[in-house]
Amino acid sequence: MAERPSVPSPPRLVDVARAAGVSLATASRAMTGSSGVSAEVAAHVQAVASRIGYVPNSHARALAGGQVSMVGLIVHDVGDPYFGEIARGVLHETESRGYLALISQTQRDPRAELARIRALRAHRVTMLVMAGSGYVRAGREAGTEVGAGAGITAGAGTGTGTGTGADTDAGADMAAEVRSFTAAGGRLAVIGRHHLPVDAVLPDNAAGGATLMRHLLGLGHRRLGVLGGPPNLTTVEDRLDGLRTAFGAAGLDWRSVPVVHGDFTREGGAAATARLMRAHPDLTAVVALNDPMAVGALSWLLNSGRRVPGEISVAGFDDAPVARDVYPALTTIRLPMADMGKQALDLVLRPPASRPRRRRTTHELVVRASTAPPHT
Amino acid sequence: MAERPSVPSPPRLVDVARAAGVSLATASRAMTGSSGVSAEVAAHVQAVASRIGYVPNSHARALAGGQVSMVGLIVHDVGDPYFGEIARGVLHETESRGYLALISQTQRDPRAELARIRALRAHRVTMLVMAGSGYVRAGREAGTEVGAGAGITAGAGTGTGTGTGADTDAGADMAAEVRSFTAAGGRLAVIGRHHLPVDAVLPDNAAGGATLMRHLLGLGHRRLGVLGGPPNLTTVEDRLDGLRTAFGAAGLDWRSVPVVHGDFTREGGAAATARLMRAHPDLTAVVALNDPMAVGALSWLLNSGRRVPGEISVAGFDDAPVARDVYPALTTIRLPMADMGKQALDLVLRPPASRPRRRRTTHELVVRASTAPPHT
DNA sequence: CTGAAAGCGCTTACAG
DNA sequence: CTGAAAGCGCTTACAG
Repeated sequence: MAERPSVPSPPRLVDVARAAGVSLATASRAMTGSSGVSAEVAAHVQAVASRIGYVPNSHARALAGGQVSMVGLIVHDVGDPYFGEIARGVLHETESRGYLALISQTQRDPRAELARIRALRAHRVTMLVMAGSGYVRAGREAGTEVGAGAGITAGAGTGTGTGTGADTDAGADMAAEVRSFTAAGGRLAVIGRHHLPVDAVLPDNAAGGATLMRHLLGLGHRRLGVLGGPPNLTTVEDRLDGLRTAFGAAGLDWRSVPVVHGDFTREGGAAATARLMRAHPDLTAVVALNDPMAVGALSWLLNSGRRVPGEISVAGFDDAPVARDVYPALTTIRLPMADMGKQALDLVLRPPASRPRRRRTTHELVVRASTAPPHT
Repeated sequence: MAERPSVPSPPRLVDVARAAGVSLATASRAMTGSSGVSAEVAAHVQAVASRIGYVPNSHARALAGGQVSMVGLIVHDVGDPYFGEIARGVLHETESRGYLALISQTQRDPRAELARIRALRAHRVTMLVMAGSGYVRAGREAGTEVGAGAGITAGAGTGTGTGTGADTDAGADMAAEVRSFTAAGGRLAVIGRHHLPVDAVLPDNAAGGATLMRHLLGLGHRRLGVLGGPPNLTTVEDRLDGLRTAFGAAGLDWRSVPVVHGDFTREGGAAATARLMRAHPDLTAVVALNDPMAVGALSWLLNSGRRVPGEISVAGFDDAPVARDVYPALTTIRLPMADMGKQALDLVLRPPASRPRRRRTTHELVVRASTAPPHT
C-alpha cells in the first residue's frame, strides 16, 4: 500500500511478483502469457501489474532471451511520397501487431545503408524491411556523378542488359552483411531490389516502363526524351529497360532517345529537363522515371512557356499522391506502395522459405491529362 | 585464429577482451570511449573489435546502465506530407548524432497516442518527440463526429476562445503520462501542441490564420467559408481563432462564416467542400485549414466546373510540397516543417530547463495562383 | 591505467 | 502449476 515516495524508478517484475504474492518466475509467465500458470493466478498477476503501472523492460527481456519486439525499416528518404506511402503501410502492420518500428533513412547512400543495418543489428533487430532501389556496379556509368553534373547520355549508353547490373561493390559488402544477418537468424525483406538472396517485393518496373512507352507510342510520339534518376540505381535501369524494350519492339532505334540523369526529386527533374530540352528542343514527349521528377519537368516546361500536353507530353512513374493534383494531372504508372510495405512486413514475419520468396506487384497505367498525341 | 564454425551467435565483448588480451572492464572502457584506458590499449581493443566484427549488444548496454541510443518519434500519419517533412528533419538529426529513431503513428487517435508512449517507455526510451496537434476537451463539439457526418457549424459555434481548449480528457491521462515520463528523467518535446508542461515547438497557427484572412479580406472577399479539420484538434481551433480575429478586426461578423469540419486529408477536404458549397453556393473564397484539404477542395471545385480563382478563391495552410504544383498553385501559409523537426530534437537533446521552453516558428504567406479578387 | 565482481531486469531450463 | 537459480552481455563503482 505504501508507495515508494522518493525513487522515481519504474516498478520491476519483482515488485509485481511481491505485490501479487507469487514468485518471479510465475509473474514472468503470467506477463508473457506463456503456459504453465493457472488462469486465475495469471489474471491476478496481470491485474496487480496494471494497478502498479508495471511496464516490462524490453531490454531485460531481449537480453534474457525473449523476443525483440522491434522491426527495422530502412528507406531512402521519408519525405519522399513513395517512401512515405511504404512506411505508412509498414507501420500500419507493425502497430496492429504490437511491434515498434526503428526507421532509418539513407539518402540513397550505399555506405549509409550498411551503417544503418549494423546499427539495427546492434539493437538485435531480427526483422528488417529495406525499401528502395539497389545499386548497380560502380563504374558502369563511368564518370557520371549521381545527381550532379550528370551529362546527357545516349539511350544505348545506359543499361546494357537486364540482370547484369547486380548490386555489386558496396553491393559486395551489402551481400556479406545480409548473409551474416540471415545466417544469425535475421529476417529481411526488400522492396524494389533484386540481386539479394532474400524475400522481396518487386515492383513491376520493367513491365511498367514498357506499358508507359507503349502508351506514348500509341499516341504517336516518336521523339521522346527520358529523365532518369541516379544512374547507379537498379530501379532506374529496370525502368529504362522496359522503355527500351517497348521502343525496340516498335521497330524504332533506342539510340535516338536521349536519357538525362538527375536526382529522383522535383529539383532533379527540373534541372534534367532544362538540360534535355536545351539539347533536344524538338521532343514531343518526356518520360520521367518517378513522379517527383515528372513534377519538376512540368514545372520547368510550364515556366518556359511550353504547353503541356499541347506542345509536349509528360509522363511519370509511381502514382504518388501528388500525381493527380498537379497541373496538368500526371499520366503515370501506378504502383501499390502502401500495400508493398504491408507485403514486405508480412514476408518478414513468416518463417523463411527454403528459397527466397518473390512477390511481384501489379502495375497500372493511369492516363491523365499530361499526355496527348503530338501536335505535329 | 580458428573461427568458431558452428555457432552463428555474434561475438561478445568478452570475445574481444580475450582476443585483445585485456579484461572485460578495459574492453568496455575502450569501446565506450570512457576515460581510464591508455590510448594505445583503447586503439588496440577497437582494432581487434572491428576485426572480429564485434557489435555491442544495445540491450545489454541499456540494461547495464549505459545510454539508450534510441529516440522516439510519434506522428499522426507518416504518409501525410506535413509529418513526412517533420520526420525527415528529425531523422536527419538523429542519424547524424548516432541515434536510432523509433517511429509510431497514431492516426489522430488520442488513445493510440497513450499506448505508443507506453510502448516507447517499455523500451526505456528517454528522448521523445511528439508531433501533431493536441486534442480539445471531448464534448466541446457536441455531436460532431470526427471526419464523418460532421455537420455545418456556424463559425461562432467553434472555438469559443483561445486557451480554454486544453488537452483534457484523454488529455488528463496524457498529462499524467507525460508527468511520470519526465519525472523519471524522460525528455519530451512536442511540435504543435500546447497545454503540456514540456518543451515545445509551436507553429504560428493563430497568427498564420490571421495573416491568411487579411490576405483574403485585402483581395475584397467577404463571403468566405472554412474547411476545418477534425474539431477536436487544437490546431484547428488555433487556426480558426486566427481567422476569426482578423475577420472581426475588419468589423465583420464571424457568425456569417460557415465552418465545415472533415478529415485533414484530400478526401476530407473534397467532402467538406461539397457540403459547404451546397449550403452556401455564393461563397467567393474557401480557406482550408491544411493543404491536403485545400487540394481536395480544388479537386471538387474544378470537377464541379467552378473556375479557381475566377469564380472562387482557395487557400491552404502549411505549404506542403504539393502546394506549388497543384492547379492552380495554392496560396498558403508556410510553416518550416523540417526545421521544426530539427528544433524539437534539439530541445530533447539538451538538459531540461527550469521551465518548459517554447520555440515559436515563423510563418509566411505564400501567395500563388489560387487566390484572386472576387469576381463580383 | 587496469582488473575482479556485482548488478541491471528479465526468461527459461531445471527441479519439485 | 509453481519456485529457486542460472544466465543473457554489458557497465560501473570498488579496489589495486
